Amino acid sequence: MIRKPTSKEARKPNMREAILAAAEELFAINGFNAVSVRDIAHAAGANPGSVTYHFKTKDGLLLEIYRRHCGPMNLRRSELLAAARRVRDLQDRLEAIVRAYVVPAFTSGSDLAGGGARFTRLRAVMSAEGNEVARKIIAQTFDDTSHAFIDAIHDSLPHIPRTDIVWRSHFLLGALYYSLVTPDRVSRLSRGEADGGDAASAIEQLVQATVAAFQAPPLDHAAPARRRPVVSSKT
Amino acid sequence: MIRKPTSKEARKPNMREAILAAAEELFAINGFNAVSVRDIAHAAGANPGSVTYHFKTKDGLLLEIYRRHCGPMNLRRSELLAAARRVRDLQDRLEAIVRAYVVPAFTSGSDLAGGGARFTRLRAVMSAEGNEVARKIIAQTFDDTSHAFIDAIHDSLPHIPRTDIVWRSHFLLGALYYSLVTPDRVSRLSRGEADGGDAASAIEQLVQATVAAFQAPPLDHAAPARRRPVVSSKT
DNA sequence: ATGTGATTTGTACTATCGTACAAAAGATCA
DNA sequence: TGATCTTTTGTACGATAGTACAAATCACAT
Repeated sequence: MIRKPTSKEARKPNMREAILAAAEELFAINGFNAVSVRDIAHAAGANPGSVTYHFKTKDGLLLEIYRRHCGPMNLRRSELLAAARRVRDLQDRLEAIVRAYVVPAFTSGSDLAGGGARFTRLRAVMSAEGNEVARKIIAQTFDDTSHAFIDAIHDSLPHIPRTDIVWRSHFLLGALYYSLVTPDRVSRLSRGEADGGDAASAIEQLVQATVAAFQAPPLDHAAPARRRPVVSSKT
Repeated sequence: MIRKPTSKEARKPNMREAILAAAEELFAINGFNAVSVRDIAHAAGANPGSVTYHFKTKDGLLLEIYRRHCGPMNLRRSELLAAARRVRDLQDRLEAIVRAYVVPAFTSGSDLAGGGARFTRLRAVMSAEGNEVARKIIAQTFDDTSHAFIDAIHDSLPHIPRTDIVWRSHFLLGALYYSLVTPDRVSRLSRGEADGGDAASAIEQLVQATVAAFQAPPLDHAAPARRRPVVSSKT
């Protein structure tokens, strides 16, 4: 049976959502271990016991955050990837593919407020902390998508070995993560000329740089053809 | 007065060093907050109280790890950068500069065993966790070096705006960090064809990709000259 | 050998952690 | 209204955290 959604969803403060939002925010900034259940409850204006009631454990809370975002974000990526694959021009297609990977990570990957940037930052931090809950759910949720992107890129760059493409897409994710983790560093190093927190700039810069990286000549593992500049490594 | 170093340094178990090494290892893998002083002491075969004796606090221990590595690593980077700057050919010089930035992060940045990769991974994790102690010492230790590298790259790529170079070197560091944090992901996504843990591969791949990224055409902030492929963002 | 300073050990203290659980409060419908 | 289910609150418990500190031990010059 379907009750009128307005009177139910709108009126209630919906503590569950508030807790999720607060946890997401705090985890994304400080990491999983540095944030206590009490911190989260306080930030959400809830009682510590309420967190246990809704999510049973702290791990369960993190798990629910992932469940909330992974689906929509993956879906959006798939849609954008499918559209990108239909681009005729090979150069344009590559850029469209990269964009399809990057954009959902910055903009809202779901209908939740604040957008996907926070969740992507959360993923970056969890990955750095080696969080087990995150590791498991990520591997089983994003690896398919990652393979799809790698395949698509490989299709538009047939002369580049798959191995190289894997490395370069790995670098892309690392750059993406780091841009969300310490945007202030960009502002600082550019002496205020660039705003590291500006998502639009980050996306454009990242796409431009990454497309060029993908197009770099392949590494010939057998015989290094090009003379390599030698730098003294004496101490 | 100088006592014979063999009888003094070699014979003693040197708990202080063991604690430092254990802490570095554990922090780099699990993050700062997830590792307890007792964990460190146990891994080093020491008593928890001994950690307090040598480093006063847990923060002090982390600080000492940074102090131990930052100097040598910065020095080595400066040397390599100076050598790279003397490379005549502009293309080769750019590659040498990037290499001067990347290599010390992977190989031993100091004379300590295990090499700088562990310390670089530690930095990556601390950065993700937003660790205050690390943030402070990093900003005051590495920003000068970072600026020097940015300037050097700018010199060899005069037609690229400094802002773009800052972004791209930021991406470089992010890719570098991520390669050290989750090397297994490379192995997994390449279906075993690449070994993400192999430092030599990582360095070559990273250098090659990054050089290409730096050489990408600049982003014209005023008027986007090139037609940009549009991808439907309908849901 | 012995005294002295450096180091290691063992233990204890307080704070805070995740979580459990009973009671209170609120919502829903006959 | 009263019964029933859901949600929130308050409190408590055991575990573990960082750190302090006195006692024990070690290294070594005299």
